[in-house]
Amino acid sequence: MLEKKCRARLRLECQRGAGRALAQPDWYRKIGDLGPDNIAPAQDQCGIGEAPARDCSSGQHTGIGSDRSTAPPAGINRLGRVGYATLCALRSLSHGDSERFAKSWNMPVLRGRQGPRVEALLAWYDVHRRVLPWRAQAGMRADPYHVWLSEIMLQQTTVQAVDRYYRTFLSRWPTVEQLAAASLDDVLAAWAGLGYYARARNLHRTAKIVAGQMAGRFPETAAGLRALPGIGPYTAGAIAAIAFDEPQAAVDANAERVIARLFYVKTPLPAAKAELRARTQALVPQRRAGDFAQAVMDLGALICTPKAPQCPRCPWQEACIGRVRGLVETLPRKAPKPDRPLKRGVAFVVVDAKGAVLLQRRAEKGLLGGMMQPPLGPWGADFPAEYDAMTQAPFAATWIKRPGLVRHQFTHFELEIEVYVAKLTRRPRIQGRWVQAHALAEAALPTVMRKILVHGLGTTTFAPA
DNA sequence: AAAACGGGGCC
DNA sequence: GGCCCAGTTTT
Repeated sequence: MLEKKCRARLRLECQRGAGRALAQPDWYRKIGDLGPDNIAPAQDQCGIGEAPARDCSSGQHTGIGSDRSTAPPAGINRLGRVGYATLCALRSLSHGDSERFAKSWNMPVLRGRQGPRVEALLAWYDVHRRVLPWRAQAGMRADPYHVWLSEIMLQQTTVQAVDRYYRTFLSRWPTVEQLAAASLDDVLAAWAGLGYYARARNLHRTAKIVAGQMAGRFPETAAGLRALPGIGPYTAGAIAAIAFDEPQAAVDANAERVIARLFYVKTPLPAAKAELRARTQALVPQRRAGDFAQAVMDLGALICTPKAPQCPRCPWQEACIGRVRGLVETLPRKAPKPDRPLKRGVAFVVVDAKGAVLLQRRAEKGLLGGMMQPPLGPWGADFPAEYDAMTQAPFAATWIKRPGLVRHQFTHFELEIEVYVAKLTRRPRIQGRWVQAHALAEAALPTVMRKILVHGLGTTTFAPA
């Protein structure tokens, strides 16, 4: 019934299609006046690993393509290659119809297989892979130390942001033994500005473990890697696959997006993580597992982007159910994030007669753990709009308030800091380190603390690390 | 299961 | 201003 109507519409579109340039979702919806949910569930056509599309009709055919024109409708060209698999995925056509449809316009007729072809992705990767400083040459395995260092830095961090830090670290500590021999403070200072400072502390801990207890060799399995500080399920899989070619999935945000679209996974993140991981793992080839992991990431970074993905260039376009339904850009769905409260506090920039600045070390655990800061009152959401900042001062002095505020956004709250400055002729007895202005660039100062110092000193002579 | 944990780029 | 990013650890 619906199906008959559907075919009729398709034929109609085929006949008049040459003059139209329909966008992908419109075209498909038009075929049968079908909303996305009137098309069969993705699991039916694209189960993990196999499951060819069901023959959706055994009735007589309507002769699609018998009245073909020489070129497919413009709207179809815009989809890239539309083949048998895609048409069957709609399930509004019988095998016979869709195959004739494909042949009539010299489209590829793909028999039997509905799922994504790993070989197609790897072939795409061989041509389009990104050149990144931590990657080995094509066909080579990367150094496990390089892979590990880059993967820790890349946690929740963009490739662009990591690039400079990775080069600095590798240049300064070329081996895991040398990193292990470094002081934690030096590592934190080199990490300053990259964020998530627990990563730097775990990096140092793991370097010491690998250098001290494992003869400088990283575990070669995901299970072994998982036991090291700072290595979770993603990073364990990524290192095992990329450095050792163990058939492990590396499910990062790129993979989650690609797989959610490919299999039309509607469950919002993070609830969908288990399913996405299982679907990804089911695709991992026995050979070239590392290339597969990186290929999925490159696909997510270059083609299957969060916004405006370039589906016609995608090696998996035929199999992608999200694309068939015209809902690629709506995936993956994500649970709403709670809004961030505003917190306030006061900072005190102290300068001695020689221009040195007083810095104190934050607690090892918690926010910005182990990093340096000027004396800083507690910050909280409950600070009244008017309060006496002087009650927060570390010692009595002539505190001059700087005009304006320092604002900073953290993941889970927003911060407004008032800044007071005191220039002293004599250093008070107080815990902390006096750092010359020219040495601030090398200090373990997170970005928000650099903002405070710039605001307080009225100078930017020290650049963020 | 949910919260904590940074920062910068891009639209 | 909102969204996103080669996630992990703690509660």
